[in-house]
Amino acid sequence: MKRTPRKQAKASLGELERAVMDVLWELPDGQDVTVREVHTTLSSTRDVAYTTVMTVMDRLARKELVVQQKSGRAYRYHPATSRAEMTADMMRGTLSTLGSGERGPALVAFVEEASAEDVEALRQALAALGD
Amino acid sequence: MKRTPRKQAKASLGELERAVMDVLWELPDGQDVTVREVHTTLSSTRDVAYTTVMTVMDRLARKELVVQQKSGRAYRYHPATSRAEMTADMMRGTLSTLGSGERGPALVAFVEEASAEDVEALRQALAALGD
DNA sequence: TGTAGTTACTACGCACTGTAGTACGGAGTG
DNA sequence: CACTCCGTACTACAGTGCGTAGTAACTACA
Repeated sequence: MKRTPRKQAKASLGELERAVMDVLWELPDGQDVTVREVHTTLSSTRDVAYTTVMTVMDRLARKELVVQQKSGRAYRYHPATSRAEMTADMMRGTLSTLGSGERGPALVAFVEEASAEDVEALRQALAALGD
Repeated sequence: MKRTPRKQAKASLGELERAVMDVLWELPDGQDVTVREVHTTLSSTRDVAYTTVMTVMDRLARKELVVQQKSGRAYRYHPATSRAEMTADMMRGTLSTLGSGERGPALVAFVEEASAEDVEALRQALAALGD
């Protein structure tokens, strides 16, 4: 199924792709799963074919958002990066491509409209940097 | 050209769409331009047909990323929001859809990998909030 | 050796984007 | 007034990404 490995961290994921990533991100650290397991999990909330899940996971692997490793006859998958990191990456991507040349103002706008919790999280993160 | 107004602030823009927005964002505040003017500007760097620019600008108007107002026979366009605000909006969108439930960690990851300039901009923006 | 579980390959429809042609209507010019 | 120019409205098509899934092929075990 692996054929045209194509590098590139595209911006946004599709609905199903995100759902699959959500399953993978629920895994305890270091754990990995098979397509079968992801399919079973997804089946509780949506009606999707096993092969559909396989296709999506293969695409995620080609995009290098998940890591695919052979284990016996089957492949096992785990996320390439944590949810937090991928989110941060995409935010940085947006800041670079769209906000280019106006990063400062963009960040100011971001902070100004942020929720109180988010502002607090940012303050703490910045404080932690100052160590 | 205006036909099926369709609400929704889709995440990422295409290459040409971004190029058009860039032209619009270069405008002095309160200014607006015609398709002709945008086309002329874009023509210095890329080879694109007048009608192509018109189509793209019409799509941007339908997406409500730009405002289209009749002025005599022609339409004049200006951005719906500033580059900084749109960038911030998209960053928030990413944080919500992808980072959901892990906003704090995502923000921490964002800050940890941010450039010194970005960190400084964030610090100042947060300080300004504290007024 | 047959059967069940997996992967590999292929395909289709839809939406979005880049690209642009054609047709139509208004405005000014000779 | 007829013509031409400009701008808009409408239409179209190819490429790509995603959701969706079927079929073929392989393999390990009963």
